[in-house]
Amino acid sequence: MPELPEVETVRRALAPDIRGQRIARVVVRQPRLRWPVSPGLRREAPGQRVQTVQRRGKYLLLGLDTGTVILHLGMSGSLRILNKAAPPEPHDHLDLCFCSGRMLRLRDPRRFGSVHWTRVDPQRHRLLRHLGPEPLASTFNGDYLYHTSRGRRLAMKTLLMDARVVAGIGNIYANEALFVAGVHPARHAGRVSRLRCDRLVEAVHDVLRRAIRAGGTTLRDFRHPDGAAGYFRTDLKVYGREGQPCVYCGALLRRRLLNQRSCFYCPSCQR
DNA sequence: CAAAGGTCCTGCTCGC
DNA sequence: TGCGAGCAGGACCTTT
Repeated sequence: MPELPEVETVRRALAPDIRGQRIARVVVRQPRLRWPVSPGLRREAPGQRVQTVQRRGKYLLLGLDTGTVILHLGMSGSLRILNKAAPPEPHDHLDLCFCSGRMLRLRDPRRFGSVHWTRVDPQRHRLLRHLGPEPLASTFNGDYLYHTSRGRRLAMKTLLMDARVVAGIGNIYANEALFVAGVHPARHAGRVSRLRCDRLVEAVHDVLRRAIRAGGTTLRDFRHPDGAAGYFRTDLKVYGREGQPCVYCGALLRRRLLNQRSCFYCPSCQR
């Protein structure tokens, strides 16, 4: 579910509420997520304050005094702030309880998310170490995309969704950016021209920035930590719109599978 | 029933 | 034949 704009939305909503809060205890009801919840979290986090709330790709990083909590929401994860203790509902796997009585609660029905604790530089953690540039950083530019894609025969959409190439672009925003740039999702990455790499990067920037401004995309269950929905869904131009007319040319949008992922595009505008 | 927004890992294929 | 790189598919799990 949550791609970069959704995680950034969560980060912004969370930061003012938990920054400076001291952790009283960590409650783990279900340690078996995508990977086991780091046992060190329960032992070491209590007594520490949340110093920073950052994001790297789709990962949320809570910087404590002596280490970092690394959170990934997978496909169905969500975080809520509770002002006082409330009984957990099904799939509420983990709570960070603060001394103030407030708590941060992780729910994740599908359990594709994960929670890690590391005492060393989180950027060196095995899950973050190989991530490519942030898509909104200046290092992700047309020059970079052009050179990274040369000689590669995989679909451009698949390349855009490869976190080692660029971090945080998932299925929805890859589809949207390709449409805005007029690049066919199945086009071999190595056969996209320099000019079109420039356009594609610009489209990624544009789509992600607008999605963050709208508070992310709520398709079914994505929610802000206060329960609000994201509004980018109404701005989606191709995702989930097969059979509807292209907003540019009126041709009917199509859907197909590419590496097991749904792919939405305009057969006329995207080449 | 198939498919759903993620992504690590395994194993196949290809080219050198 | 052997090796590494690149790539596709499987796996994880629950809900609709």
